[in-house]
Amino acid sequence: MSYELERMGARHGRWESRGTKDQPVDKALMRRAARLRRAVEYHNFRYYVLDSPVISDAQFDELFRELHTLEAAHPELATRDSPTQRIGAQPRKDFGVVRHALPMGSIDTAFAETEVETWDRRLRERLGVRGEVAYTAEPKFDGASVSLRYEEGVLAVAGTRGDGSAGEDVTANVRTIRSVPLRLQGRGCPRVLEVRGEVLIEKKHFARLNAEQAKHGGRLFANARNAAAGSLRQLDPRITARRPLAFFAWGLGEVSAPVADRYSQAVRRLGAWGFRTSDLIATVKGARGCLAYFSKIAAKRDALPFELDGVVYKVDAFRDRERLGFTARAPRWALAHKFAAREATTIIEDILPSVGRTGIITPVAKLKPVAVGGVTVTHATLHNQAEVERKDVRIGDTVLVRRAGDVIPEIVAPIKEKRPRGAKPWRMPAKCPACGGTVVREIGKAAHRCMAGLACHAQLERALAHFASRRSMDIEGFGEKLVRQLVAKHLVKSVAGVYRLTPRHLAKLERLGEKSARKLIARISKSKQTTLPRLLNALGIPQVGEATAAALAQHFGSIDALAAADRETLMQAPGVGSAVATDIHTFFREKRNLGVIAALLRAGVRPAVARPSRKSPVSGKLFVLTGALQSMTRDEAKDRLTALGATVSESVSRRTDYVVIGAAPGSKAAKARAFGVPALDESHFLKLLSG
DNA sequence: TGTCCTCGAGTTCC
DNA sequence: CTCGAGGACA
Repeated sequence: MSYELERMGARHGRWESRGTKDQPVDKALMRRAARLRRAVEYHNFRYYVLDSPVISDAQFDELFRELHTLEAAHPELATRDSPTQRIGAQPRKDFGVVRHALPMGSIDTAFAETEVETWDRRLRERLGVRGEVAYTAEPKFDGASVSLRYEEGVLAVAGTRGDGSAGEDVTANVRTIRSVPLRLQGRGCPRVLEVRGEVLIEKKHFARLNAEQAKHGGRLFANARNAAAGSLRQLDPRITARRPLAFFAWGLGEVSAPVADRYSQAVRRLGAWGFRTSDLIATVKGARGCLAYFSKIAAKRDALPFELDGVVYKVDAFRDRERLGFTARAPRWALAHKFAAREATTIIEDILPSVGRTGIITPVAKLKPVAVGGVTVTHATLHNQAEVERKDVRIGDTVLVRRAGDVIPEIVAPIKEKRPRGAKPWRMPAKCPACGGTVVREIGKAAHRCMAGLACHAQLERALAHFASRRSMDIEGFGEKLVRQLVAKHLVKSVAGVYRLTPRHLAKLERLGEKSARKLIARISKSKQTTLPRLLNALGIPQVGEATAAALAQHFGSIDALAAADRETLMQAPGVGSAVATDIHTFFREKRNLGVIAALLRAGVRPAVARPSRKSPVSGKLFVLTGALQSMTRDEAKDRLTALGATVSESVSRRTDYVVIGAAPGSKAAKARAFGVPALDESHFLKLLSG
């Protein structure tokens, strides 16, 4: 059954004002209205709090409509806590202020296990207990905290956390959240009851919300938390009503009478009164229990429907909480144990144009170092000028940073409120930042490009590094540092120059002794025994990468045949269309390029055509690799597969035959599942390799 | 002509 | 991993 919040929200769109005139009311009608109210409320609760409806959507619709019709005909029957009244208020100009009777403070944060142990030890000392303290452990939802005040069992006021002592009055918006009871169920609730909890958006609803925002040209939310907080701060509650918000209770504020002796009991009572509480709340013993809980939740984190930023430990017994009291900042009886942040804010110190091997200039943001997902991030790509404009990021901006797929740093969005005055939009420089050459943006293209070619030292450096790289000529030790020196000292002017290097040349370089120089020369020499696909990839023909190089090698068999081919012939090769054919053709008409190739061959570069070694069950199959393998690197796996006549691709599609899943797989594993592509673990993969 | 799929190119950090 | 763009195909 689907979780159709929007559809239900739309049903509530009409609002009837309530009659004020006192008039005799038909007792039977009154009873009927009360019964309907209870029924609608109950089914709302089954649906939004328990997530286990007992009637169909259509049946619910019928109940709701009957109540609505009845109240419309007899306005005096409609009560303030009626489920028809969730969306009542008109848009307003601003929010009122809510003072919190008990402050909504923050809690102390720990990242390391030792911090949790220290907290537990101090706490035991203060309480003077020998054994282990009973804690509750619960997920720390990443949403917006609110406090709901119930008077005589009816929702009276809802406020955001604000500065802790006072927040904004968001009552009208909170009333639209279906998992917030407008009237408490059962009996025995105190006259005044403040419930604290988190307003959230489920991950999948967030994705859909953003997709819809994009479709209607609305602005996108950076993450589920921002979407929840933003939805809560809508001036028009009708908009909030359409947002898929949920509420989870996790604590109490002011209460006119004690609710329980222990927090774990209080949580159960909150559930009985109609609140949604996390089903992951557990009681644990001591620091040991806390840490075990932490690992369990951390392992489940991605599979959970809501975003978490950690877990919270709380002393279970309220009496002990009182004895522990508060520090200046936070209660001593609670601790937030956070996961390494996946998102963080930092400042763009500069936007640097970086020149690639083809001359494409990419803006890269230099960031004030910040910890994200367990590493310190200092740079993030902005891809191109258009992307900089779309995201509207400027030097000096405070930005939200995340690690895409938990790996590559990505700038999500600027926080415009924090933009320094006078920050101007960034523009691509008109001259190449490396060589001063002309920068051109071709019509209809996204990229800017330095036109100087290999005369541009940045391009020459990158071209050499690419030539020597593992999947090209594979010259170990021929790295960035070395390349930069070789270019700066004019020792190498083209990729062919690599094979003209002598020990005497290398002696001119810094930090390279005689012994390592000899080693390097030997490695360079060894790289001459290569394969045609590698050589073609190494040359850096525009639009020819690893896959196309392999296809061309297969199809033409030799570099001479390829160089002699006209456009028509080139287009016969798989994956080569008119654009790629033109680029290849142009490359081989260029005198300089032919000179480089001739020089390479003269120097003794011998490209062999790799041929599938033997019949294998994997030949002709399309593989995708993800995660780390134990017995070999991914590159080795790729080589072995290709040698057996299989194709290895980077992205999963319906055509993929097998996905090999190693340790810590990325998003490809999930995609493979979605497409129903068979997954192989390492042992099965090895079996397949060995036939 | 539009859509889906692939590839190329650039980028980050350990 | 992301974006852009070319290729294949309907």
